[in-house]
Amino acid sequence: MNFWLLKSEPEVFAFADLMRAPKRTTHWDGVRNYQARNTLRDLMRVGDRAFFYHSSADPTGIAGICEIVKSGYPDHTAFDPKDDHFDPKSDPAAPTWYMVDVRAVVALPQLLTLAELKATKGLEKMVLLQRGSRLSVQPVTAKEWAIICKKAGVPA
DNA sequence: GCCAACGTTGGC
DNA sequence: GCCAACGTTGGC
Repeated sequence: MNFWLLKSEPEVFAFADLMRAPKRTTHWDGVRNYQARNTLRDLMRVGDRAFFYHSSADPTGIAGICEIVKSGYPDHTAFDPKDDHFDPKSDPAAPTWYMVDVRAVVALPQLLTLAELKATKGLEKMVLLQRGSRLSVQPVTAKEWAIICKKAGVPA
C-alpha cells in the first residue's frame, strides 16, 4: 500500500463535505499540474490511503484520512467549456488530465495543523514541509504516515 | 493583502 | 533551447 497527501481548500471542498457525500466518495477532479497528474494516472492504486489536507485555511492542516477507491481515469471536467478547470488543449481521444475517486475513512479527532507537523520529529523531509512546495497531490512515506497517525491519535 | 516560489507560455 | 514575463499557489 502507498500513502499520499491531497490538498483541498476547505472553502471549496472540505473533509466534512466528503464525509457527507454519497458513499463518502467523490471524484478528485481539477488537478492541472503534470507531476500531480502522473501520480494520479500512474501511481495511485485502489486501497492506497491519503491524508486530506486543508490549504489556504485558518488554520491549515490535515483534517482526515481517505482511501483511493478508483485508480486513475480521464478527468472529464477538462472537456467541459463551462467548467472552471476546462482545458481546450486536452483531447478526449488522448486526455491530458486524470483523476481518481476517493472515499472518506475517518476524520481526525481534531485538525493536525501545519504548525504541529512542522514541529514533529521525523517529518523534516516530508514533501509538504519543503520550502516552496506547492504540489497538490504528493507522496507520503510509510514512516511519515505512521508518525502522523500516532500524533493524530488514529490507527495507522 | 502581500509576496516568495513555482510552473507555464511564448518570443527569439 | 533559453529565459523573461506572467499567472497561480499558499503561507503568513
